[in-house]
Amino acid sequence: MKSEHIRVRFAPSPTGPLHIGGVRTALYNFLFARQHGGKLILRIEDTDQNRFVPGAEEYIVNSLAWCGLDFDESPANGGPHAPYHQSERSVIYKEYITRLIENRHAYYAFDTEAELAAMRDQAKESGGKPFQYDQQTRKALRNSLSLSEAEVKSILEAGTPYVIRVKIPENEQVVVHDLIRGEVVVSTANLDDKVLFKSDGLPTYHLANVVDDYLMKITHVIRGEEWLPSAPLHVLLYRFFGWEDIMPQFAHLPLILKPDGNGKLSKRDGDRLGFPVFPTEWKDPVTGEIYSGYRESGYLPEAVINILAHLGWNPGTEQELFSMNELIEQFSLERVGKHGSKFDPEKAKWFNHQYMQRKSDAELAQMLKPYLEQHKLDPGSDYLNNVIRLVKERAFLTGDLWTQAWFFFLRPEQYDQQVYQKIWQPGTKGWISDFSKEVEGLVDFNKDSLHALVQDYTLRTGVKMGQLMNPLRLLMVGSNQGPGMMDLAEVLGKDEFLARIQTGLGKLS
RNA sequence: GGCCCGUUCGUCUAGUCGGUUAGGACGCCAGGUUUUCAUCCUGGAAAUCAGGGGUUCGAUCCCCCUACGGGCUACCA
Repeated sequence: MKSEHIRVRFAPSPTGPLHIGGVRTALYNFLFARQHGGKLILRIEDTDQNRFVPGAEEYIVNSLAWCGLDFDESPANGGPHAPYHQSERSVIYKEYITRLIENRHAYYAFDTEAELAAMRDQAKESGGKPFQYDQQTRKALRNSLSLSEAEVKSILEAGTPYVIRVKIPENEQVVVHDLIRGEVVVSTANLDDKVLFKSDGLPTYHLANVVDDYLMKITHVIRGEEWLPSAPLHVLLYRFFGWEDIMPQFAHLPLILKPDGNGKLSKRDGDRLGFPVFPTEWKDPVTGEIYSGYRESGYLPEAVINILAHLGWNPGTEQELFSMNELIEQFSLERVGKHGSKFDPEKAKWFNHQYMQRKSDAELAQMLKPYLEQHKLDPGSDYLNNVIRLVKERAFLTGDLWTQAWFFFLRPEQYDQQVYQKIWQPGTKGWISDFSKEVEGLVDFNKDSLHALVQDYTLRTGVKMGQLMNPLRLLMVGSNQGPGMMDLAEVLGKDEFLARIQTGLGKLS
């Protein structure tokens, strides 16, 4: 299955952070490239200077790196087809658009944006068909098809701003072969004369994309479904340039949808519904708004990869957990579904839990470190490992490591009132106090000896297990949570165990 | 509105020569373990395969129509 000439690209525009839909597209490209021993290219499509967002490109590169996706050719790594910023390739596009003009597959258009906007408004008000710049309407508009050669020449020489539009041929059926959807056929009667070259001297997506994919020898275009409607235009462009026989193969990926309601996932959905939409946190440089990220929310990159890989793709077996290597081995475009998938934040958490359980104690201890530092705590590594061992299975997100373990490092300052009301009885203080005196006499304090003592004590006094254990837990932890009481006590140690009883009994009566 | 794509449990999905008790996972419910809370284990409910027509001895699977959902419809990508 290795074919070294395979070349795919991920081509984001730096207009903001990349959300998980984009990450998934990058991932599928990555898997496809790696599986075939091909090359993965990162190309920055920054031809829209108006929408440029500072920091966005850096964000994209860094967040993909966090996910474990790396590129063979990119702005940072360079490569045989540099530059990889479209904004630095304007000379190239100029050359190719000129070719299209000469071949009469494109034409100059002089209509101003205001004029076109007026046409649209008018069409809207009249309630008829919406305005479209196409083979029907272009004859009545100001362009090099409707104007005489002399007129065009003088307008151009006067330095009048213009755009260049594609001249869509009449009555043809354009066939797009899609690896996921099969054949998609569209009549050119429904296509409009899209702008290929803007008045600012830069190309639009359609031209830049086709030219670059050709020059960069891209063999497969794997991109989001939102591009399917313009794929026929792209096929036409390959044809006009004479590249149709070496045109890349297309695969249009279904979209990731909102968990609730309808529509594709958007950047606002995450924080609205309480889950991240971005791989890493993003701070909007203009508004200062912060959008949460998977990394900061406590997800592991391998879990995020697994979640995205499995959303809309499966190998046809019942396997759900995949390492990156397994994904590279098993991935196939043929097994990507055709319909959009609602994102399920609950299942995402479950995936992360699975990956947390697979981490070593040392790795988990490392994740707990920032929290310890924040509280200026520096427990020994043995102690830390004991804690991790007791707490790891309760952790779904990395932050849970702290919320499930803080009481191993700090004494509770408050006691859950609801739990207190429920379990604290008139005799409790006396029992606990008596019991703690017996614990003081224990020579070997560990979970077995403590357990034996508890059993012995309850037998002798008639105090029920729960009447002893539940208050003890409240005193140790401040609530009704945490690992088994005996394990908890053993790790805390005799002195701390007794000290917590002491201070707790002072506060609770 | 137009064009294009899609439609199996609440959600993600398996089912790729038409004959299956339509399988799994998340979530949910119940029981067990943990004398706590989670985890974990076991079991359960959950899809008349969007609806209607065909083709066929037989359709989730093939064809058509309808409905619904989604995408696109910028000098944005």
